[in-house]
Amino acid sequence: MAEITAPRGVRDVLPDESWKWAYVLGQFRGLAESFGFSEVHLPIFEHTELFSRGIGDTTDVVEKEMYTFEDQAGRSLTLRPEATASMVRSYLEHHMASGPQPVKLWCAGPMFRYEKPQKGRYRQFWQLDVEVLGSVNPLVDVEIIGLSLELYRRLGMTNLEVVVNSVGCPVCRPAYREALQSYLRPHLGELCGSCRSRFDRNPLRILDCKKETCKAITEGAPDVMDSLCDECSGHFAAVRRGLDLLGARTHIDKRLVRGLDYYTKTAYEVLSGDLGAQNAVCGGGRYDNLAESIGGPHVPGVGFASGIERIVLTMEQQGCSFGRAPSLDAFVVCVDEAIRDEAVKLLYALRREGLGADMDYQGRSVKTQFKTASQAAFACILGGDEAARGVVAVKEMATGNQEELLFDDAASSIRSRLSR
RNA sequence: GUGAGCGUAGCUCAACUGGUCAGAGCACUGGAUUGUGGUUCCAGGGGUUGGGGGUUCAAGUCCCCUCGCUCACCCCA
Repeated sequence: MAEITAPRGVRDVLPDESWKWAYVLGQFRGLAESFGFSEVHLPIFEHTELFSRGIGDTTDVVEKEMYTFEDQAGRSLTLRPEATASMVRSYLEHHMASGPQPVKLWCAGPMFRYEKPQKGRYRQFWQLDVEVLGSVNPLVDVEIIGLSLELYRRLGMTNLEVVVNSVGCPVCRPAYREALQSYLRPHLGELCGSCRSRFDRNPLRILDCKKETCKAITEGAPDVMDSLCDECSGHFAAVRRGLDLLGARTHIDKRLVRGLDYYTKTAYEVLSGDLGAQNAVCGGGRYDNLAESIGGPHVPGVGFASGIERIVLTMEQQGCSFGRAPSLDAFVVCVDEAIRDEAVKLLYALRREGLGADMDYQGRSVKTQFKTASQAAFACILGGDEAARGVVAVKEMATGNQEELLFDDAASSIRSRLSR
């Protein structure tokens, strides 16, 4: 029988990596809380229509990337491909609009998209997610972008590019869409296949095409900025002013058109120069019509999502620090199986002091036990000799200094030496 | 979904044009040091060379199929 392995596109995050995740998550948590955001835990699956209506059924995500299944009662459910739609659903479902606005929430967890895996792209991936709901103030957009940039600054990430754009709103986008279509219509035959199919359904995405021929054609396309309505252009100007206030180095990319339909006005991405082809470390923007498209009242919102895998990849590439690697305070070396009971007592005495402590359970040689103890600050050596005299030999591994302590005092004495 | 590259011990990799080719280093365990680590030395366990079929006297090495991994396109975190 073939060995059972993890399904395609998913992976185990093992101890040599998981502590780095914990560090990133911890930094994010602290930062989000300090910006006034509160954590929510959201379900990992939702009714399929939340995503098909919220994200837009002509998007790649909805068309071909969703993990959709039927539950035993025949309901169509989908593993969430992103968190924003769930956030808005939760906001509506729990009537958060009736409290003070805006509502600032964060969450972190796995997302699922059925894509072909490659560097920095998995079928299950973790996102750090932040959303501000219930405010149209452009300073809120700035807060979102500012939070992401501050996170990357704290994590020590460099070589990042921040691109910002405005994708308009229902007032001005139809006109732009039409202007774009009439500009592109004569060139329709020259566009690539996928752009031709986008022409009717989602012409803005053609601006985003990476193919040289398509890029050349869209070079002379009408500028989004020229067609923004007064409100959108005013909003965009205010966002840029706010970003200047923060001293954020960003630049406008008129071709930035994000793949999810719900974006209005502000769209932005943070790109890492140290990833592979999947170089977006963060993406987000404003989605003032999402709530309505899933059947709710008008609720403006802005947010971002950032991928942990890509953050960690970038940080590793750049040699960033992940804080202190986890290590033990003490390792109990049991020299003689006959006094195993004493060793266990010592182990738990150390643990009751709040110290990180462990011991060997395999009856391994003393030499090998010391090898493991090298990773701890102290080795607590217990043999028949020590046990008989009610003492324990404590060796500081970094210096090699060793002394005897009374068995009953050892734990607290080690704790005070570690100044905890 | 499309394309390219790759699949030999837990890990990183050897094995000339098919002919003792199933190996090394690291890791793990034991020993040298009958109770002391990060340096040495010795020894040991662990692989039906991803799987299946074919060509051949003979295949890890050639052909076909299949599975898997990786990178890229698409799109995005």
